[in-house]
Amino acid sequence: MRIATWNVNSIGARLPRLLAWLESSGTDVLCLQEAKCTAEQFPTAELRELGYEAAVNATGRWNGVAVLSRVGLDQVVTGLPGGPDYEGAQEPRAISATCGGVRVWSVYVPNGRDVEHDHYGYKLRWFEALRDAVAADAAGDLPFAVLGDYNVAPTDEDVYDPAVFEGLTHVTPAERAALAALRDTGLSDVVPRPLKYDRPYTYWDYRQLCFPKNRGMRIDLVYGNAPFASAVKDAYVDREERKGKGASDHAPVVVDLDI
DNA sequence: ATGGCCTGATCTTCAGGA
Repeated sequence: MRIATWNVNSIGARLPRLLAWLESSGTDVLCLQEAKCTAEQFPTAELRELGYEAAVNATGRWNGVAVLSRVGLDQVVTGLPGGPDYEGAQEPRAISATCGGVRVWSVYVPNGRDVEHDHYGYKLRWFEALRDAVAADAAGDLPFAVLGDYNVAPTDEDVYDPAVFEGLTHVTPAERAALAALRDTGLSDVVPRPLKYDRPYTYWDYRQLCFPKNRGMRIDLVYGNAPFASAVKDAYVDREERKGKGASDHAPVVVDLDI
């Protein structure tokens, strides 16, 4: 089974590339983030023509997540149970489903914006709720993984220059502790291969030639439990999808499972 | 081959992204 996670930065803007990539990559299950559309606007019909079912949690211009699958889509849970509100409402940042015997979550963790901003505390609370929500499945005997845009670089090796990120979100001890707490439920980081250069970055800013200069970050992660991790045959960042006109600023992370 | 931001709405300017 080929399973992937990809922050598409608007499914409307990305649809031609998304459809082409699903076909060319042979992906069976895609955890997608930043749909940036309403549920009604989600391209369910186009995806169905390619053979994919879709479970969608999307409410409009911001956020929005989905699980696409051509190997079954069952036991869908929309949203993060016990998740915190932001400005009085739950945001569409999580959805989970069972696809071909593997249970997956697609998550878009809050950005945090600035360590002084309310969004940063919201981000840490969101991680606590995620840990509590996945703990039982993480410790279970069935293959299980949380895939998505975590908006945290796990180590200094996961950013192109740690000095640039001093004092900024995505690298703080509290955010990295939140990742560690999540792993403590029984999950491990499935680190992908880079297809070029030495680090498996998954995000490069659109600005300042960051991609050609490989000024990237590894913030799109696959955290799998033991049955999932032991089934991993290969994992890589498909940086080809970051190239050219109409690319997302994130590349897909692809995992091949012996399932 | 990889190119000095992109996206959608509040729409000609802005918030948010990270």
